[in-house]
Amino acid sequence: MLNVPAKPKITVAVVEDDARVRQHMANILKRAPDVACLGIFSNAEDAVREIPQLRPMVVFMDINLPDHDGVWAVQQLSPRSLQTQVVMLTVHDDTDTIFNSLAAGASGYLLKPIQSAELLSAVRTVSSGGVPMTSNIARKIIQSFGNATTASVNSNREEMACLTAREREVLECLAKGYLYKEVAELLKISYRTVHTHIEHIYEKLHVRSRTQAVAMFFDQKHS
Amino acid sequence: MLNVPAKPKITVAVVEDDARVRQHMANILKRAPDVACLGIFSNAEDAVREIPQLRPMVVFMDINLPDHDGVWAVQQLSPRSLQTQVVMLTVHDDTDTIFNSLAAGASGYLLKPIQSAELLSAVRTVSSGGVPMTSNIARKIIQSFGNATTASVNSNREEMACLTAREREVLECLAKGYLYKEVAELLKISYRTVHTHIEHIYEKLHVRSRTQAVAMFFDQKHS
DNA sequence: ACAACAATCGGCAGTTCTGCCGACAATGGT
DNA sequence: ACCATTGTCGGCAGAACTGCCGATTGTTGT
Repeated sequence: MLNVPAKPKITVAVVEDDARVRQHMANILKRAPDVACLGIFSNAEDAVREIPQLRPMVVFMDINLPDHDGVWAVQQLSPRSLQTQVVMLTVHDDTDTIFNSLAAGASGYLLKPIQSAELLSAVRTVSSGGVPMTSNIARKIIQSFGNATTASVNSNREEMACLTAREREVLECLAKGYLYKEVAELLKISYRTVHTHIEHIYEKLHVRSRTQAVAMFFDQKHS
Repeated sequence: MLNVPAKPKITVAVVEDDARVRQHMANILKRAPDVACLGIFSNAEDAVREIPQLRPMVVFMDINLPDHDGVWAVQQLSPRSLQTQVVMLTVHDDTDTIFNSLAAGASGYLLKPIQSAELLSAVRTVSSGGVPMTSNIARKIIQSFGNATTASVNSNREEMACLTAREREVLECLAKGYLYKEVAELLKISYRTVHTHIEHIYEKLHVRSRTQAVAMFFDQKHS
């Protein structure tokens, strides 16, 4: 991160069947000065055949592929190119899929749609030995772990705890299905203030929509 | 005063008994402009007593401490400082130690010797809700997890009787916070079809918004 | 054969939400 | 006195959602 001259670029490959997403990722990676995208594949067969020759440091692997499962592709790749780190990139956040991927040798797990900053952060994280994953994914893993023994402390409950009383009031209204303007009426504040509270709630809970926040609210309530 | 967003520094504390390592980490953290190191401790007792007052966002906790186990320290700390994330920092990579640390409430697990980039990356990762750990650690967790547990995710009550199977699928996606376009990708159908299913769901459940439908979904699920 | 339904698509207007730029007053702690 | 936090507001652009007008293809039951 400091003044290190002549830093070799991080080599990357992408396996993704959706042309739109593929193009999107290519654009993001192309703009990064410290990243070199060696190849982009739309199916698992091509990827498994070509990637060992390209030897990228990082592979982003979609799970929904037309010919094979992304997990299958990881299993094929891992033994062959030991220096490659694989980051799964998918919409599935169920525990089974996550665990199968990681057990197959994946080094990270991110949920689509992925933001450009998130993607580049993942590239650098994984190339420096880290494990990029969203907080929700990590929480699933840790929670599953904690279930067997003691109480898991780092859960939704803790994220809820950092909400202020007013923010919790707003979130409860959202959980009942009220519109912004209805929340405003109920709490005797302006539409704009509801708006601001919700912005803060999203930031603190690391979510990007009302329904994600409500889902987390219910998870916490019934856990 | 406002033109520079006055980004608050990430506050950090370190618990580490080896003086050399302690100094090394202090130097690294001191050089980071966005990090403020509030305290460095050489034993667990001091750390457990002082850290709740300092309220750092991140604590790096060694496991080999002279007076107590680092896991013990985490257990003491977690209930008291809810906003603090703990990253274990140790030479032990055996499954039991990792397991116990995470169960005690740790948010991450890194192996010594730690590089400066790695340390700073971990600070930022954990302060933004992530979970720093090396890929080897993550794999160990996954593997040992795979032994004990089998997934039991699908507990769908068959109420919501009026909804068709497809509509319930869509509703479950909504309950996880997906956007229309994400549901479309997940179910391999078009945006417009998702739209139509949701119209039917709203009509059958007598609601007028996504969040109301999701609230009803959760009510049914947990009743 | 026909009706009813389920599942899949399209367009379009209007509403709602989200993100980002700001602001100000009150409070409490250092 | 100063700073951080909280709660309260405004505007605006773009994204997402909702509602309503359609449609075709199958399946199921009568």
